[in-house]
Amino acid sequence: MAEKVYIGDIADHAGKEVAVTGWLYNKRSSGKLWFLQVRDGTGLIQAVVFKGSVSEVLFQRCEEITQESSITVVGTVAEDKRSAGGFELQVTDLQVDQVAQDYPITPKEHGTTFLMDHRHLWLRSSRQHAILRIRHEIVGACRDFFDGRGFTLVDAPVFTPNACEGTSTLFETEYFGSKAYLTQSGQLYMEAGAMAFGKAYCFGPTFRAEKSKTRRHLTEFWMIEPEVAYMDLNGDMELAEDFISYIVKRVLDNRRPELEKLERNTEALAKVVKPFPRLSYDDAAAILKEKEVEFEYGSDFGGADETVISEAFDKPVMVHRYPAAIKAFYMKNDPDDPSKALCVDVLAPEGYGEIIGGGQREDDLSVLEAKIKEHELPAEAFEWYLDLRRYGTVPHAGFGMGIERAVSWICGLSHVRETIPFPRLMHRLTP
RNA sequence: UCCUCGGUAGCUCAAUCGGCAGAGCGGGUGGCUGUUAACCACUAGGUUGUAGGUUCGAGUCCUACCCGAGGAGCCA
Repeated sequence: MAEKVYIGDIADHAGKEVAVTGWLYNKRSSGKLWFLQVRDGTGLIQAVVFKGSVSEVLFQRCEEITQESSITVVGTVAEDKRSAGGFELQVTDLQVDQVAQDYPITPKEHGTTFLMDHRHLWLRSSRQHAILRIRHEIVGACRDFFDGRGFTLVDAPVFTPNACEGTSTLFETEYFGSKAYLTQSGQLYMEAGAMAFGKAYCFGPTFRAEKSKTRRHLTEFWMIEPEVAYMDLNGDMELAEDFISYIVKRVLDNRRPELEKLERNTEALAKVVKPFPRLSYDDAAAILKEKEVEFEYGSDFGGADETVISEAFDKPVMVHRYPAAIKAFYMKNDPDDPSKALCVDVLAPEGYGEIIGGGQREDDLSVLEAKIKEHELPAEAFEWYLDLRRYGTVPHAGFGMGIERAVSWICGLSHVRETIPFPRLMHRLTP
């Protein structure tokens, strides 16, 4: 009985007879020969069937198997330059586990809508493998980074009773006779985590009911949110640049083949090392003025503005101290200029835009109470949050990074929809 | 919600001035002993998004609607 092996480990079995279980990716024939491309999730290998060296029945079987049929192939592992990957399987036996019927995704081109309708099958193709393996690497790197720095994972709830930053973008749901909302940020809960553990982070899905139809938006996306007690805005920016440098390096170190598959320019990624340029909002506005971009001082930067700012550098750019008026109620105002907030956005290079938003939080009880009133938020909903200022308040800061935007940038994709296994978009809830 | 573009075979697309709806892939049949999205020959496959209108004649022009994509606003 031949040993069952994974294609990813095939090089360790050269010269031996092994069994590979998987699916037929593609096949070609040449009269007395069949070339079967077999995939098993760990890789792709060409299995060669010579008419002369197998039974008539077995050779006939090759004729019958269709794309994505499940098969078990037994054969000898042989090094061969003519085969992509350097190795091929010289088949001695072939078992058909199921003949797949009319697989919809053919080796030729398809449109995005069609592929998204078949997302559950699209995941089988090599490009999607590369993207999702890089996502996997990034998620692992995020966890390792914070775990390695003594952070405690404190997961935030998905059901929340109140809005974090207003109610317009929340998904509402019925909750035993009252209303609940799907979380749009774990931040307020992470502030509780930071007051309990000093350094805390959460990582989970968040939901935004924004009617945004762009290459940067999902209605459900994953966010990692660290929060640190006794840390100010400068510390926050240092943490952000260390963090991004780390995850980019991890992908460069461990996922070269996947980046190559995606034809990603790795030289651009190799430049992502700290320190990152730091610009105040005023500095950034000055760049826009210099480049003669139409921009109203005091308002937020649009996507096109962010691209102009980030194109001036070849690393992620940290833009800090936005006007307080356009930022959330929990942001602390700059003591040196109270019209500005102690916040930071990290803009990814190459036009990918904002991947991180964060800042130092307001730690003074009375100021925070005044801000809640100013923003016309329901005070009673924030009573627990105000407790964090009543019982041992300290300066603290944190940020949130959208995983899909980071993956999209690092992979060099044109749309975030391929960075998550089953994307949820304004016009897509299936599969 | 607004702006722009699109909807033709299972899939990706073509169809000139309004004049016979076509190709590649996939399916089927046959061929080929080293293919790399193999190739060659043959073959089946259509209510041109929906409903109206103009016209001798509409995939093509007009009106309304439906669906989708990109972008704006908003955001990670």
